[in-house]
Amino acid sequence: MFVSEKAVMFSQSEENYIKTVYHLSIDHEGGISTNAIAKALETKASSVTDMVKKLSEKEVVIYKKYQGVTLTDFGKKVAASIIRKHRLWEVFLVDKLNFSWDEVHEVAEQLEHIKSPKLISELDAFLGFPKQDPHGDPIPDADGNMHQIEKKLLSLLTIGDEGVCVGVDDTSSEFLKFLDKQGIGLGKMIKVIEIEPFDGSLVIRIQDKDLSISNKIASNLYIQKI
Amino acid sequence: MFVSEKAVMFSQSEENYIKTVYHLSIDHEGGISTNAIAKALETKASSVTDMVKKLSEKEVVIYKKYQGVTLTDFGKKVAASIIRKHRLWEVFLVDKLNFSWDEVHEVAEQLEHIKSPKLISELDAFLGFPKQDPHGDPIPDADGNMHQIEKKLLSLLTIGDEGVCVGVDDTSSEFLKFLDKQGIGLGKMIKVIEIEPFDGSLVIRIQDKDLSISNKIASNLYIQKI
DNA sequence: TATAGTTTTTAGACAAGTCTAAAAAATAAT
DNA sequence: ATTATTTTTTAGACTTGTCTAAAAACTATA
Repeated sequence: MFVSEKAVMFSQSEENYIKTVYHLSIDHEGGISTNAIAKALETKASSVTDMVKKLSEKEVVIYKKYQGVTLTDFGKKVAASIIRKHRLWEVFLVDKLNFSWDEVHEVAEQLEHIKSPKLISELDAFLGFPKQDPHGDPIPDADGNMHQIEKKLLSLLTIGDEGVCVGVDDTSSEFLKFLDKQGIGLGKMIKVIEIEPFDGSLVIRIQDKDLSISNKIASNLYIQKI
Repeated sequence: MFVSEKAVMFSQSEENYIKTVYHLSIDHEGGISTNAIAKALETKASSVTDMVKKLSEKEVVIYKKYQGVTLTDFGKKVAASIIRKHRLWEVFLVDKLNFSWDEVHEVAEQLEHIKSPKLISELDAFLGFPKQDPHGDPIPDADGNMHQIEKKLLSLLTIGDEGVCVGVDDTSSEFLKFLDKQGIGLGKMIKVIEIEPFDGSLVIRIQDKDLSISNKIASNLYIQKI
């Protein structure tokens, strides 16, 4: 039987574009604008146009002038495999090498581009087939499938709601360090005690202590309600 | 006090050149020719000339036209740090991810370029501060020092000599697979039983069995005499 | 020591990826 | 519906690293 699994190789730069389009496509209907990609990658829109044309020829994205880009099914698979690598490496860094969750991103950005199927499948096994990365994000399996768990932004809950913290939206070092300082982290039980209508800030109970957090903080924390 | 530790960054390509010059400098007096570097890197001499000029400006090598290149002390430190990374990753792949010693090189070639001091120091600790890589080559410490153990090529021993196999010179997959097939590997006791004057082949005793190997094989195996 | 052969360098070109500046298209405002 | 504004694309240039072909420099030979 002739299997036409494309054995195309992508440069680091191409992989970064593919990954970015994938991330921008979540919670976004329709094509992603070149400007949005440029902003995310801290590059210029003209560079994006060039790259997007190339990726379009490689059948990774669908691109019509002035209409933004969307990933093809093939492109989604490629993106998932990059994200899988990124998140597995993050688990490795935290679980095995004593990195804290705010230190892993930069290194994982490099490690995700290493080409070796055996490396990734063995790493997966070595780590015990983890299902989430250190920020609570799901790790795609070898086929690119990932099961997003049921979760809600803390800022969308109402008084009395309770649940366990299962993820963060912002993964910047500043935000994660702030969470560490406040004792907020994955697996912690959180209950909404009070919501201030004026600024949307809220008082939450975590480990028997009440804590006031801004709406911005709350809208970067994911809770799995119980 | 003003410390002038150069915080220069090198591209993957530059790192590959530096590493190659280092390897070619072992057992070689004087400058390394651009041709030799070109051969080792499977590139063209003209490309080497260009790169060598650049590395010379960065004070990594000393280069005078038509006279080959030598690493500066700084260049040697850079080379040692790349080799340290390469060999630590090889240990990781074999000890933790079930790679065999003939599979590690290609992946380590990629991993050695990852930039993160913390990653390497933590990896070193995680692996238990190994002193040799899976082929018996020494792993430089964080300062670039490495202690080569006392060893001799098997082909240079005489009848009756005995010792433990501590390294291989050729690390190609073909050679290493051959060794696996013959039951030859690091840590194995080897005794020279017979030497055939005609072709330099020799009969060795390993694990109570006698084995005939060619001179070429013997000149790629390092023995630590007892 | 002049010449033949080899090695090394130079000169110019190319591909990938990026940028700036200007043109073209789409969107918004009057 | 026409102008104004913003977004996107094009055109041309630059950088890094590579190549080919030709020139220059070394080395060996007669």
